[in-house]
Amino acid sequence: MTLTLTPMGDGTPAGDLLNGLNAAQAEAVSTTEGPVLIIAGAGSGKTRVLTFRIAYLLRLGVNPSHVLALTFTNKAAQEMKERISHLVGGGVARSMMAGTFHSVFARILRQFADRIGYTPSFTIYDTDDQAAAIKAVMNQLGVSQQVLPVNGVRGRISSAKNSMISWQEYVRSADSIIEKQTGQIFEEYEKRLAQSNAMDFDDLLLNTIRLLEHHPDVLETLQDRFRYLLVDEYQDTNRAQYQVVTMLARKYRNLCVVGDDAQSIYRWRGADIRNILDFERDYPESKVVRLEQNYRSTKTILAAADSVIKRNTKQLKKSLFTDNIEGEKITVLACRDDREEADMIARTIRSRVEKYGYSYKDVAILYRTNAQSQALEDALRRGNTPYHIVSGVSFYKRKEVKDVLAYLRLLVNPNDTESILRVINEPARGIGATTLERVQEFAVRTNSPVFEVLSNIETVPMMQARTAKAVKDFVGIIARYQEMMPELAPASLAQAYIEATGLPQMYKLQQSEEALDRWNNIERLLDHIAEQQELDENMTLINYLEQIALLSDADDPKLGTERIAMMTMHAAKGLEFPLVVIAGLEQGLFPLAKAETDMMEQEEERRLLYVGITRAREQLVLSYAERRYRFGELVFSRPSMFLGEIDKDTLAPSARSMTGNNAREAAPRTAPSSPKQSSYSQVGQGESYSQLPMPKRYTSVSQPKPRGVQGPAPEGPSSVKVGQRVKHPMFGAGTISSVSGTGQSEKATVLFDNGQRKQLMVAFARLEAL
DNA sequence: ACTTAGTAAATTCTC
DNA sequence: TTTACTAAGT
Repeated sequence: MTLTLTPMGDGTPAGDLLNGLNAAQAEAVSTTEGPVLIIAGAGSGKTRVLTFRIAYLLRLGVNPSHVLALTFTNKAAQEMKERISHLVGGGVARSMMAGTFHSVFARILRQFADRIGYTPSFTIYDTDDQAAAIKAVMNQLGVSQQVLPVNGVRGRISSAKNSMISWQEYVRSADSIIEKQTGQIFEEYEKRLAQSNAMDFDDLLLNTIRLLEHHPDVLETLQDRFRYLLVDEYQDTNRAQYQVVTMLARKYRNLCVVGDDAQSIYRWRGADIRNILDFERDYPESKVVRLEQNYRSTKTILAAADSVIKRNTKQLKKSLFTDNIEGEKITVLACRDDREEADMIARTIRSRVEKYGYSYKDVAILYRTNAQSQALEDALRRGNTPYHIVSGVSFYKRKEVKDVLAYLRLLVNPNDTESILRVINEPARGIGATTLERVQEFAVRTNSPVFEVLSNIETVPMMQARTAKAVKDFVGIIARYQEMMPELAPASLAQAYIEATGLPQMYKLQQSEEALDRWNNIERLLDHIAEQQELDENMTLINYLEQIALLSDADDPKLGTERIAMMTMHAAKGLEFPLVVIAGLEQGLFPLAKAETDMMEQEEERRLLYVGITRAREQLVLSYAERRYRFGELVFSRPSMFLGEIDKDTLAPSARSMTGNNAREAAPRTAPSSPKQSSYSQVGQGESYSQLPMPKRYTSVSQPKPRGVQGPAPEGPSSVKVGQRVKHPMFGAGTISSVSGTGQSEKATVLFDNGQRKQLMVAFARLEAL
């Protein structure tokens, strides 16, 4: 792009960037100083505004290294940088910092690691590592996983961290037994991480806050460095992120946040919508810009989205409008079961591709839960229709890949305990559970890192000579390649080192199809390292591992190839497609069962649907099934209440393809939240969202929930009550002492007559009423 | 120490 | 249906 600066727009050298923007967009771009809140409705050109704003700053002469852009995914940051380099030239754009909160602050933490007691080569623990560490701590403390499920503990610790509660504070305010025990585990977990020179995801933010709070000089350095802050998807930031941003912006107050409260869909992982709602209070001098013109969708789609979201009570006021055409009506596919749904979706897509000249990359299928992808995949495969599931991390979740990554992590950070435990006996070296137990126990007692204990294995009591030798070999490999690290490039180092671990050979020798597959994956990973190194010759192993650790589903590079994209609605945030299909609009699935009674949850589900609908540019198809397989069992459900909320003028009277006897006319019994929409049976005459006789598992709003306790006759469901006598096929007779949760996740604590107490999932435990 | 067989539990979303 | 953990067997 040439820099011919025709003074237009506002007359500054950057003014021509404002041409072609509407008034609100231009204002958002050109208000460079002071705090700015941009409320960007779906499809209102937000990305354009953000990139133009940065380009504008740079054209005004702002040093690119003074700009920090925080995005929701790394891919978004990458794309933003590319677009900016088109506007201002690649050299300039390259030196600005852009990325997710986690990746940006990981980089900064490496720089200042020694200030907070870490080395720059610290390891980032993902959720699995986190769970492994917690499990180990629980073992060490003798807390049974039966009593306290690991994932629950992980969740509580993580949400504490998200709200910036330290283990000390957590312990202090703990009052239930569960919280007290969690507090204890929390403490040990933190110590274990510190000992391992490792941080979990939440720590990347927390430690940044600590760094800034305790080291004013660092704070000031960073404030001076990042004079212009931009935060995208501000509605989905959590409290810790808010804190970091607040601190960094304090000095220059050039903070621009972009968000849309209607698209806030991450409350469950700690996103705090107050961050955006209170922005004007936090920055009284701020300017608020509303982007309300939608350039993406047809009038029909926008109207449908609007009719849904307006049922929510809490939201900032704004009114989206569009000059786009009216467009096609929305199709609703009513299906008998999930298989039929998948087939109908596949057929519908194929016929529209034919009829309207779409190509497959113009199409996305969105769903609420990943489990739904299975049936859809089958149907697409049957029809030879190219598709792609957006879940970029799956490759990195494979056992062999994780093993290789763990080996590599050990190379840069031998103190990484979770990685040691993961691979020390992979391939089998004769170092078993008992040995590891002793080593860990010794490490805790002498307060030294596990790797150090292993390096001096002869000091550990009760060690057999043979095991000691095996341990020495293991330690030797790591030490040897660690020494070579300065001389070799990461790719060739990794190649030789992994070879030396014996892992690939193990799989190669097994010769089974599965083993060869695994061997292949290892080769692919090593190739990938080489590729990445090619792209950036300064890449270190640390960089590479960090990039992998912070990868998210939405970072998947395969989008945009000639295939249908399939993903959850969460993963679809920020994307758009000419034709969008949203599958599984059923009570209990979308909205999920637990959102049926909890209004906050319900509003979040509604926002999620809003996000889904507004991904569509031209055509939208919705579908639901009357029954579908879940856990290998057929369950019945009724159409989603949300279907009834969509303005019926936007829906097409579709030809119902349901066969046979289930074409009964029946209005759903879910109470519509607005009186003027008493039923949606008019959606196409003669068609119905028919209701099936006995919903077995999915709960509904209007009907008492039949639950899993089966009376002697399997068809006679009754609900569990405290005090009720029940019989379990394994544990015998007992009395229910407490009940928690609802629907699928309903749990009952049963005191069995033999003295055992068990917490059981009502839906799974085959309890019999006595 | 490692392998195998059997059983219990799980499915929402993620940096 | 699939996964993950435990217990028993070699």
